[in-house]
Amino acid sequence: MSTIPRDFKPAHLASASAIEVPEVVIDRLPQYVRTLTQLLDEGVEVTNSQQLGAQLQVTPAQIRKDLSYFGRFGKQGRGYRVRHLLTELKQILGLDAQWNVAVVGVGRLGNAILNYPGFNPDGFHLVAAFDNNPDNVGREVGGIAIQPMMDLAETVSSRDITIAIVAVPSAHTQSVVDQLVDCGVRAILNYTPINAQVPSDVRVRSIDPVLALQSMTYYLTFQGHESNGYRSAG
Amino acid sequence: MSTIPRDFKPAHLASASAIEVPEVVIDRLPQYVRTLTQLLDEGVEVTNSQQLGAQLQVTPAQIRKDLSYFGRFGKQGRGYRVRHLLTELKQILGLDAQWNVAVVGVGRLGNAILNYPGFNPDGFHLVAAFDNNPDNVGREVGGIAIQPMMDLAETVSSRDITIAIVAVPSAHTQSVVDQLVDCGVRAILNYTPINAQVPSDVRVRSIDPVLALQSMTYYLTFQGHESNGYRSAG
DNA sequence: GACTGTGAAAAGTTTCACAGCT
DNA sequence: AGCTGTGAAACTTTTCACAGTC
Repeated sequence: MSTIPRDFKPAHLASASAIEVPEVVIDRLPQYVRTLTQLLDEGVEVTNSQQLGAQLQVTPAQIRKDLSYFGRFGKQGRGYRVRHLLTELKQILGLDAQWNVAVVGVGRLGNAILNYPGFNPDGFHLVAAFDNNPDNVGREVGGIAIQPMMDLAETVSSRDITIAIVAVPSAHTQSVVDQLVDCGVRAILNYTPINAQVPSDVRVRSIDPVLALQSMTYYLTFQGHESNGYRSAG
Repeated sequence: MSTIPRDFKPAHLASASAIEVPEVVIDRLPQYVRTLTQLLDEGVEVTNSQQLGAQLQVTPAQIRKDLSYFGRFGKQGRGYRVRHLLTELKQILGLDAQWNVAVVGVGRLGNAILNYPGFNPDGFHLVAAFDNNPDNVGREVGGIAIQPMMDLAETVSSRDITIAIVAVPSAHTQSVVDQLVDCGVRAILNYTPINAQVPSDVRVRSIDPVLALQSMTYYLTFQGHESNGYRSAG
């Protein structure tokens, strides 16, 4: 499931063996996918970097530059065919596949995640849930039976799980992440406020509302300053 | 509550009227705060950029450079006094104040947010909740009575609310954000997958697990490539 | 005429390396 | 001796501007 036949060929660089795409660019592609999906839903068939940029609050040049890392998807004088560009970007990101996801930790937060309807439409299938607490094991949440942590290795392998969502108490984060990595999980979405250490071939992204709030308060502190200034007392 | 007497004076630049601190730096400060808090809890009294960098997986030079935007907090040859640096950083970020926060949208997600115990210890007080649905209005969640949207302006003003968390259905995001901005809310934590437009003096941060997953799948797609490479078919 | 794709310039960010303080 | 604070260098990312194509 994680290996998909692919045939990317940026025409201008067809013989290079590996071109580095900046990580910031990869981080923006999902937003392009989302905007293109919205345009398609609205019946828009053709768009351009100007329009996409306006939607996403990004410069048109950046969109063109980002896309140029992967190929030439537009037509000069016309723009981009929405459906075509969307298909290409989804393929680049691996979103033409289904990804099986496990949730570890079924407390309040894990429960909310298992009931959240937003993952499936985007190709992420929550297929297993694990918890330590014997009171939870066996319960069914969002149509998934909670399993004991003991089953982790077996289930990750048999159900072809590549991605895990961690929603355990902070103190258990590193240990759970270690177990996931040992089982072969290669991407982790971490809902705990802990910086887990992983080998360099494993990806971690964190969902951390408190950090997000704490960086905004800086800008609220001196009222009336718009950009990030630093006012001296002098 | 959002105006706190302050007396920042980076000694080396005491007479400049506004020094721009890069936004990336501001985004890292809360992580420093978190790590310093952990060190303090462990009884560590003195640290240095080496140790902080190891914890945060950041270079020591970056930490020293980041801190240098705000002043000189360390002692050469010794390092940083944990408690002192923590106090300074919290003050810089405005975390020495209490921030009153409203939650808008009390569906499953809003419920989880209102019950999440992680905001309070960091000085973010959830003090009001709003919902459109008459079935919800009047219910109490996490000790807070849900109010109708009609009450928004009055309550934001009377309860000195500067920050809002938006957890409404996607279709309502922009309209809710507009209302919040009109009421004087200046920072918004957006849990919906919509790019809300706001005036430049209002801050928005998004919590978007699907985007996070979608950018990771890129790296899962070609197995065995560690950094972000782009494999050609040639 | 309109819009892409892209080298080159500009801007922003990180890292280096070392003077200077403790 | 050890570690900070910081200019300057190296590197990354964004923006510009225009040749080329539709």
